[in-house]
Parts: sequence; structure tokens; C-alpha cells
Amino acid sequence: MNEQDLLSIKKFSDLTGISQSKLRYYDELKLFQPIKRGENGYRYYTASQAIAVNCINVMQHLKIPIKRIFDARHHETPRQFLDILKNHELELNKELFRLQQAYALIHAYTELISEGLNADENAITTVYMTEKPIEIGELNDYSSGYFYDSFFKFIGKMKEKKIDSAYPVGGFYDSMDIFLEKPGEPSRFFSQFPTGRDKKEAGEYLVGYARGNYGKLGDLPERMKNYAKENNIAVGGPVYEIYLFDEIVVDDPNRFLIQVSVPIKNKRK
Amino acid sequence: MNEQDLLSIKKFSDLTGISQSKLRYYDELKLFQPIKRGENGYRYYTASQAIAVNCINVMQHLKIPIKRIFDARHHETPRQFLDILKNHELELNKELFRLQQAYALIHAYTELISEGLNADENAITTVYMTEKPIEIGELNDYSSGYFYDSFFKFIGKMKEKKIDSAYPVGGFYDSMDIFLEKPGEPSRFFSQFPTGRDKKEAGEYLVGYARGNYGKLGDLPERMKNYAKENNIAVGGPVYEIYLFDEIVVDDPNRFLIQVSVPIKNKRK
DNA sequence: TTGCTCCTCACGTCACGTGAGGTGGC
DNA sequence: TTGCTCCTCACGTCACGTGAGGTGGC
Repeated sequence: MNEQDLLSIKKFSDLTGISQSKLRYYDELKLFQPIKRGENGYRYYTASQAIAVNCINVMQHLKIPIKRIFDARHHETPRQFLDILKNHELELNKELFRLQQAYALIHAYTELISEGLNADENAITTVYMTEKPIEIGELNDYSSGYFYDSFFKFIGKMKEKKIDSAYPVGGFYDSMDIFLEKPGEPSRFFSQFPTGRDKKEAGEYLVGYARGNYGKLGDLPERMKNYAKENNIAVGGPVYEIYLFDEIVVDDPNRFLIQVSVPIKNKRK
Repeated sequence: MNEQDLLSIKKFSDLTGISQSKLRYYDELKLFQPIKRGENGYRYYTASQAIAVNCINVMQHLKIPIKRIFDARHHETPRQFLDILKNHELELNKELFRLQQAYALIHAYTELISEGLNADENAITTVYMTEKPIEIGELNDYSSGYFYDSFFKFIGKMKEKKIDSAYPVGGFYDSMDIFLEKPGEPSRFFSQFPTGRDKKEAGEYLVGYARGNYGKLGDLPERMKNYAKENNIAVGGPVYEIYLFDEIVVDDPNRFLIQVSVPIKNKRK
């Protein structure tokens, strides 16, 4: 094959691996055109064009949008092209960030669900829990009488802090007493955000489970209290209410799985 | 705000951060619909729907296509959702792989261009070069008389090996003698593929530059030979012909920058 | 009456892929 | 004549965004 030999669109497509429809599209956009048209309208390319078209190939691999490829195709100095690469790397970084967010979210849910699947739902237990990053919201105000007002206020605040509302949200009671007094009305909400600035501390926790919709804890507070009493366990610190299964994980709100955990202060003999 | 309170599309949009047009679109798809329509056609939502819609939000963060969100929305067991997450993680892995490829490609070109910008084009020099991964092709066959036949055969082979043709390609001469005899007709081609199975070895190289289109080396071979002679340098091993600036980097083929390098065997006194 | 919210089309986006329907050369 | 290649529309894709043009309640 000589440099000047004319290649039909099929041959050119086979040579370069670029589909015929792509080639026709590039022609239409005047991004890359055959050197010649036959009288019957046939497109003819040359072998050296097959090398030139690699330019477009490379740009596409870099995920540079075609419109910008069009603008960036002609650059007189290498430095200009270097700048294009640099700028584009910044775009790729954003993409990478989004991907990492997605991974983190998958990880967060996988962890919760696995914990739920392994849970001994009906028992109250004491468990060592590892430290977890969270972001705790401000004190809730239930004066309107409605749960949702506080909840959406929290969501709004998180949005301001650029904390994604896609991360699971839990309830936080400032103390066991508050939990026992008004279960289902957490003092605050918190987001299980992997780079949250607060933390749920590592340590021994008293843990119980309940099935049901948001705030429907049933007799769990009572059971936890009794268990602690019977086993001479003193709890201290905040109570965490986490939804291991929420509306994302199961369809039926009655099947939501709530985990309540509170740090154990000391075991009395 | 009560659980049952009806929210207009604007209020609901503000609450959830989901645009009105998105909400109308989801309604149309029957992916997520208002619980009620007014007689005038107005859409009405409730606060609890604002929580339920988070489900869709999460899936979108995971970059799950909307059609599959539609199918995956209802799952009865947590394990089903866990499987969705697992499968989707595989998709994300592919995306990540593509991103990494793009980074590698940027890196490859950035390196070549930087080297070109810093090159002392007119001089023949001796330089220590680090090891570089490459993938070397089979022996070229110029019996057809045409350069392109060999070149596209090489590209084809690389494609079979799943080596991306977007990576820069260079010429490889099995020895200095072959290079001197037929400059512009490399024995083989090689791809500067970051995970190539061959390598350009580290060491001292005799290096020269030329400007021009593919294979146009001008008097460079002669100059390199003379320089080696004058300086009592013995070269040995293959000759590498790399395009620091090719059609991707500069417009004008006469401005292509070719780097030729050959390992130095020993300096004779 | 003015301003605001809401509605329903309909079209644009992006980079092609996929027919449909027709032609031309061997 | 058959089969192959080529052509040009035109429509579909995906997840909305953006008007245009009109309505309804305060």
C-alpha cells in the first residue's frame, strides 16, 4: 500500500478500527474528512490519513469532548498541546473524585447491610465496635410538633457543608435518659459520611435491634434498659440509632432494621 | 410540616434538591410519582416521599443508569440489594480502568513533549536514560516496497494484544549498522505502552535529533556515526527512533521532532 | 391587573448506531 | 442476475434542561 493509494471507507475503517458511521460523522462535522470524493459520492482516504486520524483517537481516549477536539486539533506549538493535556487532567481528576465517592457510598451501604444480615436481631448484646467517622448535626427542635422539620433542616445544613445526602443518616440521642424518654425523637441527626469530622468512638457497646419504620422502636428502649439492669451494666454517652436496612435496602418500611447502640461505661460486679 | 402535608413541586424540589424538570421526568417514566394530582394537573408530594426519593438519589450517585434503577427499585431482601451493589462495583471498576488509561496516556505524552522542549536539538550528546517499558513488534517486511504495510501490520498485531494504538509508536533498529544502512526503515516498531512486556534498558545513550516527517532523518545517521568516531564511543544494541513531537503535538509534519538513541557499549580511551 | 407558580408540549444535547431505501460496479 | 459496497436521510439513544405558550389563584 502506497502513501497515495486510495482506500474505500471499508478498507480505511478496517485499517484504523474506526467504524464507518464514525467516519461519516467526522466527515459531516468536518472534523476529519476523506481527501477525495468519487463522482458517485464515495469517500476515499489514504494510508497517511490513517496515521493522522490517530490524533482524534488519542483525544477520544482522553475523554476530551469532540467539540473541543475540533478546536484543539490545530496547535502550532507543543506547549499549547501540553496545556491542553494539563487542563484535561483536571477534568479527569473531577471524574476520579466522583468515582471515589461512588465507591465510598457502595462501601458504606455494603457495611451496613452486612452488619444487618449478621445481626442477632432479637437479642440484646454487648459488642466491641470500631471507630467510625460521622458528621453530627445541630440540636433538633421539635417545637413544631413535626419530625420532618428537624430532619430537613439537618439535610439542608449538610448540603451547605457539601456533605452528600446520599450517605446514610442516623439518629443521635445526647444521653440514654433522653433516648428512654423520647425514643424516635433523636436529639440530633448524623451522617455516616466517611470523611466526617466527628466520630463514633471505638469501644464496648450495648446493642439492640428493632424492625420498623423511622422512629418506630417498639419496646426496644425498655428491653435495653432492663438488660442493662439485669446484667449490671452501666451505660454512658450518646445513643446511636442506625438504619441498617432502610428504604433503599428493603421495600417494606415495616422491615427496616434499626440498630441502637450505646457505649458501656463500666461493668459493675 | 406533617407527614401528610401536601407539597407543591417547587417546595418538594427545594426540600430534596431535585430539579422540577427531573421530578417531571421521573413522573413521566413512572419511576417516582407524586401521590396526588390536583384538578388543574398540579403535582403534590409529601414529606415522607422526600425520604423515599433518596433511594433514587443514591442510585444516581452510584452512576447506575435510570432504566436499571427502575428495575432495581423494588427488592424484597437486603441480599438482593447487596448483589446490585456488588455487580455495580464491577462496572465502576471498568470506569476506573478507563480513567487510569487516560491518565497513563496523558503521562506518556507529557513526558515525550517535555523531553522535546528540553532537548538540545542540534547537538549529538551522551545521556543517561532510565528504563522504559515498551512492547516490541515482529520483524518488518518491506518487500512490498511500502512502509505502510509494515506499519499497519504492527498496529493490527498490537490490537490483537489489546495494546492501545493511542500510545506513541516508535521505530526499532536491530543494530546501528542496520540504522545506518536504511534509516527510516526500522527493523521493527514498538509501542510505548506503560505495561509493555519488553523494555528499553537504562544506561548511557548516544542521542541525536532531527526535524521532519516519519522516516525523514536527514543527515542525522551520518552525524551520529561521526560523533561516535570522533569521541571514541562504541555503540551497541538496538537503535530507538522516537517521535517526541508527532502529528498530535504539532500541526506541520516538517516540525515533527525525532529522537534517535543508541546504547553506548564502552568509551574507549 | 400584576406576579407567581404551575402545566404541557417540543426541541436541543452528545456521539454516534441502526435501519430504510436506493445506487453502482463486477 | 446476484452480491457486495457505497450513499443519504431519518430516527433512536440518555437524562434531562430550556424555552414557548397557556392557565389558575392571590
